[in-house]
Amino acid sequence: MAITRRQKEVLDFLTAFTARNGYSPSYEEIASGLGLSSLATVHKHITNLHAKGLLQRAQNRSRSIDVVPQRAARKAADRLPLLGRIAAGKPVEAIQAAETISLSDIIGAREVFALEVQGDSMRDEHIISGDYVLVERSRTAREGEIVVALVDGSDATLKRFYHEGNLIRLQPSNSEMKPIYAPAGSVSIQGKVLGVLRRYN
Amino acid sequence: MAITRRQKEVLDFLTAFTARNGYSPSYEEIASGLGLSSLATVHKHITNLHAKGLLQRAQNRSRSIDVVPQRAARKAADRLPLLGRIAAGKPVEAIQAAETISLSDIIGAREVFALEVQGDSMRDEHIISGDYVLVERSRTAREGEIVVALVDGSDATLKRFYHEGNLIRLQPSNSEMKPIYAPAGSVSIQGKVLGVLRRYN
DNA sequence: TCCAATTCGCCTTTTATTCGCTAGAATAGG
DNA sequence: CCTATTCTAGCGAATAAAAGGCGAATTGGA
Repeated sequence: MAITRRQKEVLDFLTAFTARNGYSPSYEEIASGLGLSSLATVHKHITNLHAKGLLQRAQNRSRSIDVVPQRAARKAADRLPLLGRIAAGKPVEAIQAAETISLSDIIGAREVFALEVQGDSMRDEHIISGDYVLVERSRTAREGEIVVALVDGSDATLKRFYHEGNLIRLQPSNSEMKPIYAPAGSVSIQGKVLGVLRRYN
Repeated sequence: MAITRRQKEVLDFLTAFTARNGYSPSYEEIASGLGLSSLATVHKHITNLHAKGLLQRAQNRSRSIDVVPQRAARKAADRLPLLGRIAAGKPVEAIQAAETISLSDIIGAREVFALEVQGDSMRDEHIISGDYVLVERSRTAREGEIVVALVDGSDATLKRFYHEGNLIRLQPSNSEMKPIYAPAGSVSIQGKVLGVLRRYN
C-alpha cells in the first residue's frame, strides 16, 4: 500500500498515542502532536488513511480511530475488502475506498451465537429458511428489535419485540402469520439479532 | 475498540473496584468514585460501554456489571458457535454440538470481495438495500447463479444469469423490473455471489 | 416496601465535519 | 521538455453532532 512520508508520521503518531493512553486521540490532540494548526488538515489525513484501509473509524464519533494492525490487514481469510456499492442499473461506485467488512464488525466483543433459521416466519423481513441469524445473548430487548424469545419456557421463536400495555407482542414478519400476545412474565428473551449470514452454493 | 478518555476512566474504575472487592460496584459507588453527582450519567456510561461490548450486565439487577477481559474480547471474533436451528413456534434444538460458522466457511480459499447493495432489484431474492453481498471474482458463471455483471462496459448490476440462445438474460429478482437481454459479447461477468451479510443496529 | 437501576428532559463542552482557499509535487500527454 | 491535471498538504472559520453532565420521576427486583 502506497503511503507518503507524512501519512506514515500520522499513522505512527496514532499508534503511539493509543498505546500510551489506551484511547485514541482527538483531532485537536493529533494536530498539536504533529504541529498542525488546522483540524481540517488532520481530518484530511485521517480520511486518506481510512481510504487506504490502514485505519478504521466511526463517523462523527469522538476518539473512534483504530489503527488496523498490518498482519490483520493482510490476512484476508475473514476480512473482506469492501469495494463499493452496487445498484440496479448503475455503475459500481468508484472502486477505491479500501474499506473492509468482517464478522467482527457486527459482533464486536459481545457474546454472540448463530442459529439456522427454519421456516418462513420472518420472510417479509427478508430472513429466509437456511439463513443464519447472528444473535447476541441478552435478557432484554428494545421496542421493535428482532429477538429470539421463549414463550412459557418452551417455544423458541424469532420475532419482532413490542410492548403493548401489560402484554408483550411478538410479531412475525409474515403477513400470513398472527402475532403472539403473552404476559411479560411468560416471555423470556434469549437474545437479539445483530445480523444475518446467508450462503449460496 | 475505540474508546474515549472518560470511558477508559470508567472502565478502569470498574476493573479496579471489582478486583479489590470481588463484586461489582453499585451506580452510587461508581458515581462517588468518579466524582459524579447524577446516577443518570453513570447509567449512560455503562450503557455506552456495554454497547461497545466492553462489559456485560443484566438489566435492572444490582451490581451485575462484568468487565469483559480484553483477550476474550479480541479472540473468537470471527467464528461463532452454531447453537441449533430455530423455527417459528418450535423450540430451539438444544444442541451443544461444537459446530461453528464463520466467513471462512463461505469464502474458502477463493478471492472474494464485498459490495454494499443499493436499491431493490433483488428484493424477491431477499437481498435488500444495505446488505453486503460476498462476491467471488470470476469471469464465468453457471446457469441461474447470481452475478455481478457489466453490460457494455459500464453498467454494473446484480442479477441472475441465464443463457437464452445467443443472448444472455440478466434477470432481476423483482417482479416490477424487466430482464436485460444482451449479446454475450457485451456482457462481462465480474463475479458471482457466494453469500450475503446483513447487519442490524 | 425499599433500594438500585432506568428513563426523561435539558444543558454545556468537546469533538468531528465541511467549506473555501492556497501552494507544491507527482504524473500523463503531447 | 513543457503543460494540464491530479494529489498531497496546509490554513481558518462555521457548523453539526457526540459525549458528558444534571436533577427529578419512574420502574423493577428482592
